[in-house]
Amino acid sequence: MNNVFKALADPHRRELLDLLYKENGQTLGDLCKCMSMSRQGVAKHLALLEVAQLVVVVWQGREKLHYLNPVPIQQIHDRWIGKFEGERLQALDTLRKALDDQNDA
Amino acid sequence: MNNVFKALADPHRRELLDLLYKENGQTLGDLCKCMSMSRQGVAKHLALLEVAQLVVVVWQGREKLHYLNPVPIQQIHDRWIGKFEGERLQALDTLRKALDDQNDA
DNA sequence: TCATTATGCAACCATATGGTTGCATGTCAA
DNA sequence: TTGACATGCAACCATATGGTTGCATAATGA
Repeated sequence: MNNVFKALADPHRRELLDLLYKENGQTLGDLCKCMSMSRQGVAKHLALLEVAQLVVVVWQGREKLHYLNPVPIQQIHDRWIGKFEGERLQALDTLRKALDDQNDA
Repeated sequence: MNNVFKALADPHRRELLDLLYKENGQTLGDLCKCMSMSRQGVAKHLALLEVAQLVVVVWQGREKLHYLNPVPIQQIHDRWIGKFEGERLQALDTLRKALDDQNDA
């Protein structure tokens, strides 16, 4: 779970996920064409995405195909975001009251 | 948006959000009691959460009350996670097929 | 076979990050 | 007023992070 949050923290890595979202199963070379960074730089980012299992790779000959794995994102939603979503309106209400109190004082 | 992702990347900061989820409107001192870290360490983490607007502060005399703001989390869900959710089943299917092809070869 | 292509591995570097300590400031209460 | 309490600010340090370069390895195709 922590690996997923950390992997999502970098904008370049989110960009890579976007690229795979647009076209799944791209090679490292494909992805490099869209990123202004050395191949090794891109490879490092992809490695972190793999560790977080946000990306799954399939070898085909000498080519490494990268596929999006939506499961970790779903888990973050279910186990983490969902929790805050449920209490969202209440939290907003508490916050408004606190700000009102501050203005009164 | 990037600030939010970055703020969520650290487990201590997610812990702070959890603490505020359990009890909203805590002071820095309150939060420090639950964290095994110096007060200044906690304050630094809270500062990042404030920048990301995940936490909103209200001054009351010499006390700084911290409140959860659920809006950024909701935005991440709507603008980012929701996108991948829609194509989730398709992405999983594509992934399975790719893995099958690999096994065949 | 051999040049080319796709990728991996390792060293290296600059900067960001997460933590500490020490001291300063502002508020409360006796 | 004064001491105690809640917090802020700044310097400092170790390590993590994001990037590079150079070289190694493996598959493809002429």
